[in-house]
Amino acid sequence: MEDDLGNWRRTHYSEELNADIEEDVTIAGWVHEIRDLGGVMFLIIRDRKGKVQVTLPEKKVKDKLMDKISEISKESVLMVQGQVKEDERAPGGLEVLPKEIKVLSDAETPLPIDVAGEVNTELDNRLNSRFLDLRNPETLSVFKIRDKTFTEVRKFLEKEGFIEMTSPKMVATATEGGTELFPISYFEKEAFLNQSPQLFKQIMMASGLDKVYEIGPIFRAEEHDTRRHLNETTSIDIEMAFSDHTDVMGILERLINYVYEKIEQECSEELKKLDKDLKPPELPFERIKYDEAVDICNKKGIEITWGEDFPTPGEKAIGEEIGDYYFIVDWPSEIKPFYAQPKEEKEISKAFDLMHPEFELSSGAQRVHSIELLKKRMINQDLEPSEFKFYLDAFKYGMPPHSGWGLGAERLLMAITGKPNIREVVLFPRDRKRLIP
RNA sequence: GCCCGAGUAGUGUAGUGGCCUAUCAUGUAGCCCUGUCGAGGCUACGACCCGGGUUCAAAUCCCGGCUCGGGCGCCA
Repeated sequence: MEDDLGNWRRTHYSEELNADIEEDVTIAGWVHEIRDLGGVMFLIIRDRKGKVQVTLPEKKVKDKLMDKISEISKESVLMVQGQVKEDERAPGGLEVLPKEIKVLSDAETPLPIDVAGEVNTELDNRLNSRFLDLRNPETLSVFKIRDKTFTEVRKFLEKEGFIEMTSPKMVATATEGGTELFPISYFEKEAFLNQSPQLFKQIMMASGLDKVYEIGPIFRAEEHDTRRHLNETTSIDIEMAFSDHTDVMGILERLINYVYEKIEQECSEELKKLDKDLKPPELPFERIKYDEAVDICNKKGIEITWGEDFPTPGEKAIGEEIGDYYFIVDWPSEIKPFYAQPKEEKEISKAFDLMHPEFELSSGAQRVHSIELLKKRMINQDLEPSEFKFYLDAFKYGMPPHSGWGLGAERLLMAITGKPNIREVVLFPRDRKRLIP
């Protein structure tokens, strides 16, 4: 029989309890462990912030309460009202002696995954029961860090004078190319899920907002099947007027450094649970030219001809050589999108990639702001300028030079948490095979 | 999409032709125990992905399917 919440409310999280609290407290959470020693019973109650022991000495607790609790199953939801008591025999030196307990929800047994984390459950099973997986303090740590990361990214960009914007996720055709799109039905029209906010944040550069950023979902219909790709992911995008690529590279490296510092300082408990030793990367990040990167690959036996993008083994080879975050600059124009500004030597562009030793994190560039050059580059890349009218119009009536980048939020979180699989840092990942839950 | 590998109790595993009536841990259920903290002790429960084939004999070998993992490609 499950109890009614009634007028009970949580007065304290586990972490907030201390021996100086004289009045009765009400704690709320899940039964993490049950240890029945016969004459005394211990319940470990877990909430978002930690765990606390509830001690039930048989002689001091009402029979009715004892009977009720002796039938409890792990992971059931409880509220406990009682006295906080200091006792060095209790884990953490504190325990709660209950006067009343409400069983708000009985948990079925057995559980589909091991929540306590003593037996490692495979990711696939964990994702099928993500709500239970989150009850594992290690998994929870990943998502507390994720939350903190987004908070700090926003703080940093706000401090730098950026304005948060939101672009549409449902679009007609005409995106910047380079990837497959998911088609959707939009009343009588065909539409797509947007691959990035690129075109929209550039349009805002003609609005006078000067510095904008967006954190939001992007969709790619590629049939990739790797540990570092998803079909729905989160991008952190900025666009900045009156700037060139070197300006936004500076913002990017300082942002990464700042987020690392903040996580290191304010998520030390979470990092410890993940067994991750986080060191902010030193500023400035190394900048290597595309040509140098090609040389490194060739030296290491990965053959690349000029004008090709780096294959996965190439990225790893360069990462091994550098050992920390680095930029690749001076990319051939032909392998960068139409909106990347060419340098005076036209075959080189003002585009850059930010690399982690194991994967790409971000790419950006100074953008083309001349409408004539834009049209020319579109045609070169087999795109039809007339389909981009909504975008090109923004370049007609005063468009300042501008630059920006897009940063893969999940890639950043992989780097911070040290998780080898991108699915670990997304609550409900969407990949080639998974659409549920 | 290509290549490689794997599917054994709820979870994680051992077992690679007969010693399998299938190992161990965890879990679940029950009993004992007044200070546990990965509690302990005793007892019980629970599994060979599906379909076909080879063989006297298949968890084990072969074929097909399904599912999962890794690498690559594509892509960020």
